[in-house]
Amino acid sequence: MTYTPESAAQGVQNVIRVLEGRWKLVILFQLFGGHVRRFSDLERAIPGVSQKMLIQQLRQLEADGVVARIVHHQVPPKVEYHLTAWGQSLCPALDGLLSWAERAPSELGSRFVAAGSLPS
Amino acid sequence: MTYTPESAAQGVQNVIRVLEGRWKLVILFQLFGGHVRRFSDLERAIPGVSQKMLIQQLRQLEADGVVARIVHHQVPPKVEYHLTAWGQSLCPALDGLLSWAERAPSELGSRFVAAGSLPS
DNA sequence: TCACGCGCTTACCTCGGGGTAAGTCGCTTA
DNA sequence: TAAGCGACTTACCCCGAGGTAAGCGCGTGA
Repeated sequence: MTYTPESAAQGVQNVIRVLEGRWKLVILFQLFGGHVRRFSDLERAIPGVSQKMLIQQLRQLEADGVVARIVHHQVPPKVEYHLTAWGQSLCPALDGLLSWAERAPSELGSRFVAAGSLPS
Repeated sequence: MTYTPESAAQGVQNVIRVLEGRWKLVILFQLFGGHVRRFSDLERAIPGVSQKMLIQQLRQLEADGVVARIVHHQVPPKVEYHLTAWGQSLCPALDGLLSWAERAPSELGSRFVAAGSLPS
């Protein structure tokens, strides 16, 4: 596939539109590796997120074909979320962005150093 | 370098913060390939952008170390913009995003098909 | 003397993403 | 009979990204 400057910019914009949103990346990285999580699991795993925001971002990711939703008809309700195959395949692309950030010239300061909490 | 889910999300967010902005990707793709463009060149090449926006996005990209600015002290003024080496190296990473988008399942419709103008 | 080109800068407004707080629904358990 | 769990939904507010329109400073050509 070949791109003009305009169509390439468009294409990347489309991808960014999927990823931009205060909580989407955090959700994605919770789900990478084939994890399946309930709504309440995510709520607990992502400190600071509200139910409204969590649902909204999940719905958008679902509409974009990145995450999938499984409803178990029970009471109390149980809903599980996981990545689609295509969603999983985002991982290497994001890795590309991360390694670009790692190559940032040092005079930019700590702007690109991901706040390091020690590996769990 | 190793990441936790949180720090990886953070790292990608940092990159996205650099790229998100109505006109930044369009500017980047005008500059990819080592092109050097004057302010007024960019203004003409990017239909719809206002001077305020163009300057703002350029300044942010400059602050983030992605583009560089050369001022020629003349009258009328002449200022040129081009990518830094690090900025150029963004290209393959963005390609990764584009090819991910190309692999989008067809049931998502045209959401990920970059609006195709024919190659110039 | 006056307008013009170039690269900005400033003031002002609009719209929507994201935040908080509270409500809902259906079943179950004390 | 009342409280609670889990997954949402709704109403309301706020702030900042981005848009429009106009002004500025300097030297040159008409």
